[in-house]
Amino acid sequence: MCSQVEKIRRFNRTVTRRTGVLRDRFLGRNRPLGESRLLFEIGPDGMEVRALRVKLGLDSGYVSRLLRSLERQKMIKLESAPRDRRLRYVRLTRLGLAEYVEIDRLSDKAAEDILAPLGEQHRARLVAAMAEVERLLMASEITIAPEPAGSSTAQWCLRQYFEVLDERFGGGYDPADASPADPQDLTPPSGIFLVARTLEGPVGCGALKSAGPGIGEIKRLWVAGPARGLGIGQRILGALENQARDFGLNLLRLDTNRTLTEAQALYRKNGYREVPPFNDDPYPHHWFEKHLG
Amino acid sequence: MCSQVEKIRRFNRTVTRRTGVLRDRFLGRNRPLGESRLLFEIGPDGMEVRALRVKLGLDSGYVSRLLRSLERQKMIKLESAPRDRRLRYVRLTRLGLAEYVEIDRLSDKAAEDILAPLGEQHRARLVAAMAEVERLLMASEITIAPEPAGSSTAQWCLRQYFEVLDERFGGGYDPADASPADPQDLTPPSGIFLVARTLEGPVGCGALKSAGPGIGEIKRLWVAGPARGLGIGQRILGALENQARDFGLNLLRLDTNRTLTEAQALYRKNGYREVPPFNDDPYPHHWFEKHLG
DNA sequence: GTTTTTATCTGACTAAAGTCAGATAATGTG
DNA sequence: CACATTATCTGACTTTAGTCAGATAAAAAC
Repeated sequence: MCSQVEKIRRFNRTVTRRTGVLRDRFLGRNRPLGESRLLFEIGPDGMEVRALRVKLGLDSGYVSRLLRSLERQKMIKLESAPRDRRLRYVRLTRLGLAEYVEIDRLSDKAAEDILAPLGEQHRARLVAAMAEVERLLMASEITIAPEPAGSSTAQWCLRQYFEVLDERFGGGYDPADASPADPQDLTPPSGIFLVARTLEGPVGCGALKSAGPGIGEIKRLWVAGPARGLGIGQRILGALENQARDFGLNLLRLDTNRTLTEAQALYRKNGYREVPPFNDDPYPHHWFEKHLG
Repeated sequence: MCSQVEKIRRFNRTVTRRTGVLRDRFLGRNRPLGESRLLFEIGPDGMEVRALRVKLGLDSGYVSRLLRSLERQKMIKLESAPRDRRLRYVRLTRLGLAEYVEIDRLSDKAAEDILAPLGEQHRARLVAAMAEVERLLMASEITIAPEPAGSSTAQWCLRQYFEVLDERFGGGYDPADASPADPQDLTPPSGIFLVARTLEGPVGCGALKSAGPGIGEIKRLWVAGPARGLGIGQRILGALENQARDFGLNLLRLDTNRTLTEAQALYRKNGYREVPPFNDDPYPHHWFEKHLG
């Protein structure tokens, strides 16, 4: 562990030096860094000023001043949003768009300069390792938190989940045929709905529902495709088990379809044992349970 | 290539966000970032002010002012160096050392916080990928440039090279027994000595020496242990071949010992063909040559 | 022994980055 | 309709980070 920490710190030193260069793409454009960042963030499609402020985490007065300056340089146009005339919508002018394109080009060039001295094989290795670091850093940023099961976020996760099932199961999947898990079943104190999210948005979910005295059922365990293989399912399952303990449950059950092999492996790895069917739903082929310690 | 660039830019975005957190270890210490950086760079052993200035690349007046401020906070002591009373030596006080230790602890903690949410396997993968990225970024920073063959840097490289040979060859290696390559042989226009270096220092070398009209000989090809496997030998060899072309040579020769299998692979990969012995040195077992196009 | 160079220090200055307290106008709430 | 809230804007202010032109003292070069 100590040596791992040491390696992360070494990585950090090297990478900040190198990617500092990438950041400097914003410099040397005859304009303070803050203004360039703003310009680049506005992008070709324009943006509400408020969204810009939130995204960059800046003071409203400060943003206003920066926009004023970019406006004087004829890089942007500000217009009131029609639906709410307090809101301002900012858009790049032709000149501003040209500047955006140029910054984008310099960014590409900075990235190419990193690859240029390397041979083809080493390039591929570097890019692959970078992708791996990025995925795992993303994984380490994920937080798992309760979410009202009726919220739009929860509903979005469930739609994703159902889509996966519909695609995986031989004959498709219709939630109406399966045993229900209504929002009220997934609400404390009898149940809960958890969402795993990065700063970008939700990447997984899982639910716990009561199934009789002292018994809980795990449902709706889903991890977004690009986020698989990062131990997120494992973490959601662990969080659900902790919740179950807090609810005073001592037995957890779940069922699953034979096509969901990763899920089965996950359950077995976490101490779930296969048991005879405890329901007669049309979709599951395997039923598991685990006694909580 | 386009997709590789895109991946580097994605990596950059994620990593700067995440390692920005690491950088912020210096913040929240009730002290501007510049002062904290200086304090941390001074370190437990103290440092000459000049070295500090060079290392951080700061203006001398600015450094002086920062030091004055840290002195007022009783974090550092300044003393004149005995050997040259113009030089100032800066040292942490007990209080400064405590602050250093605290910053160090926070750095460790920031790194641990990245690892904490991950399982053991994913931790290992992240650290390994980080090490790979770091090594390859280092490789991409390497520059290859001519160096006077008599310089202390060149001599240092040669000592490293001889040590490797002494270790690898069954019966040891004594440069006195081998065919010589004196500094004047490795000096333009008849020869050249190239050094590959990172910002940290030299990590490889290679030499070209005249061996008759139109013929050159590659000698002293060395890559430092930790820098192997990054294509550096390949790049040095390529640079030597370009030099040879510039010198108007049309045939390159080299010899090598049977224990240096990576080197042999490198030569074959680059179009060198094994030929009968062209010398009777005691150490080589294989002789190669290549016609320059 | 004079001149030049080097290392540091000081004072004066600037630009960038950001904070804070209102002002203003539009919108939402009871 | 009164009142609170929201989004933006403006002016006044501060801190941080850094540059530049000498001043000074020690050391090196001639």
